[in-house]
Amino acid sequence: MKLRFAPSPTGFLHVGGARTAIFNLLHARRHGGQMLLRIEDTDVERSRQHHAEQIVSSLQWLGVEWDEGPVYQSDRLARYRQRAAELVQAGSAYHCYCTVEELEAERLAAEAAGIAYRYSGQCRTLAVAPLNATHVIRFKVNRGAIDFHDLIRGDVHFDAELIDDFVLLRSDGNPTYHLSVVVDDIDMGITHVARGDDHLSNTPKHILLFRAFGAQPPVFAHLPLILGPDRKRLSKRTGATSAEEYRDMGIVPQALFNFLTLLGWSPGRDREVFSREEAAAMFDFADVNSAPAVFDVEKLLWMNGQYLIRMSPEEIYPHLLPFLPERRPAHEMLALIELYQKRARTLREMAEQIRFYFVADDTVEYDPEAVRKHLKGVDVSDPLRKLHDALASAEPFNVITTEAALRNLAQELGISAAKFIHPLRLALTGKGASPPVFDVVVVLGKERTLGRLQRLIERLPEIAASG
RNA sequence: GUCCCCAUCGUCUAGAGGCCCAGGACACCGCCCUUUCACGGCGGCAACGCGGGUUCGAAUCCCGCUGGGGACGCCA
Repeated sequence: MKLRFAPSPTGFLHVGGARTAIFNLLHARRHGGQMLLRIEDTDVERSRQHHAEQIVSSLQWLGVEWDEGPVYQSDRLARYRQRAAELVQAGSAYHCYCTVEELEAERLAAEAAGIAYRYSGQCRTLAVAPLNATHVIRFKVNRGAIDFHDLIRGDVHFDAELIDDFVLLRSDGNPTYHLSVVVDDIDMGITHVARGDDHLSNTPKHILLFRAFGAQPPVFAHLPLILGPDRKRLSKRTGATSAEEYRDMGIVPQALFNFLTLLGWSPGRDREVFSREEAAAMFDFADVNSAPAVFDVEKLLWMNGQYLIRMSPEEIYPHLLPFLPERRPAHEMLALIELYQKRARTLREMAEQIRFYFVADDTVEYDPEAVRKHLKGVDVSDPLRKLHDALASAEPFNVITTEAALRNLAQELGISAAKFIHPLRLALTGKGASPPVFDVVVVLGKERTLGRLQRLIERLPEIAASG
């Protein structure tokens, strides 16, 4: 068994493509088959090497592995020409001398008349070739029915009447998609073709080609499309469409993988969060939904949050690195991640939350809302000075001792501990919300904690004055 | 326009004739946990598009309608 993912390098890895790649991989892994990565770059106009490279690295990031490739179709042009020539030789294809202008005129005429355009086939019976012979090679589609079984769709039926003589080889000698896929799928021993639903109507053409080459067509599985919130094909207009954008948003690859897997497929029994290995063990094309699915970013964010909670700080760390303003010792970052991993839905959010840690002690910015709530209307300078001294004498400086110092002081002064906790949190993080303060205190360490508290005390008059 | 495909809560889905006056998840709304915020727990809101059949019985099977999507290139 051998499957393949065959993107064309005309842009970044689209989430739809990513899901196609994932389903191919899961099926291959489930059945001990092989996975091939093939870059379909026969459209010289639009293909770009850097896109191919981006796609490859996005797949690696996502964790979609392949056993063979990437192979580039642009390396196999001679092979496609040869196979096209064979078809002409055998009488299943012919040279067509119609110009693009002529064809365009026919198309327009058909459209004006309100009928579906199909190539007339007028070059089929040409006795002699015109002199200045630029031409394409077209496949001769004969009448008949084309039936096949699709793993997802079930039995599919097409009437060859509706298919016109499609182009195999362009006038520049490059193959069209139809030719190159079929030639490659045969040459590379592909047994299963899982691709987007938008290819369903191309499938009869491909089957005709497999037959013309005397080859057994592979098993097909057409995946439903992924829709945007507008219920149209996911597009830039309504949200992020590439795997890269989600990476830059701070989505962890495991989460995107898991989420994409659930789009159009369900392992049943209400299972939602599972590893790639678990997915591979449960996957079956027969369980893939045939209706298109709307991409719900909210649920992706939830899924990502679930992964951040379940991953170890060590696992999260390398993914978080690109979002951090500067490099700090790993053990410091791991301690911070542990405090924030269940409070952030994305890496970007986490980086934002821990930014207070990176700023200099005397540049912490205080959230106005939190200031209003905890520092206005009461003079806290004296109690805070006492808190400063109490914390200064906490030894060793840990969660137990610092919390005891604060609570004892509160009791002594007959003040609620909250009156200390909130201002302290504000002094340290500048925010009204954070992980438990004493955890923050410990992560910052004695020196920075005292420094930040001292600074808040100094700024108290100024804060009080500011309305 | 022609052809093809699809149809369960707002969204992702479970459901392969009785187990379903439809289950789970996201989102939303309460409550609990927590002197913050999250996480977590408990509860709530919310769907079988419509109309005909078939059957003792239909979300599940058939037909029609409606709605949605896709394809109609010397793009893939």
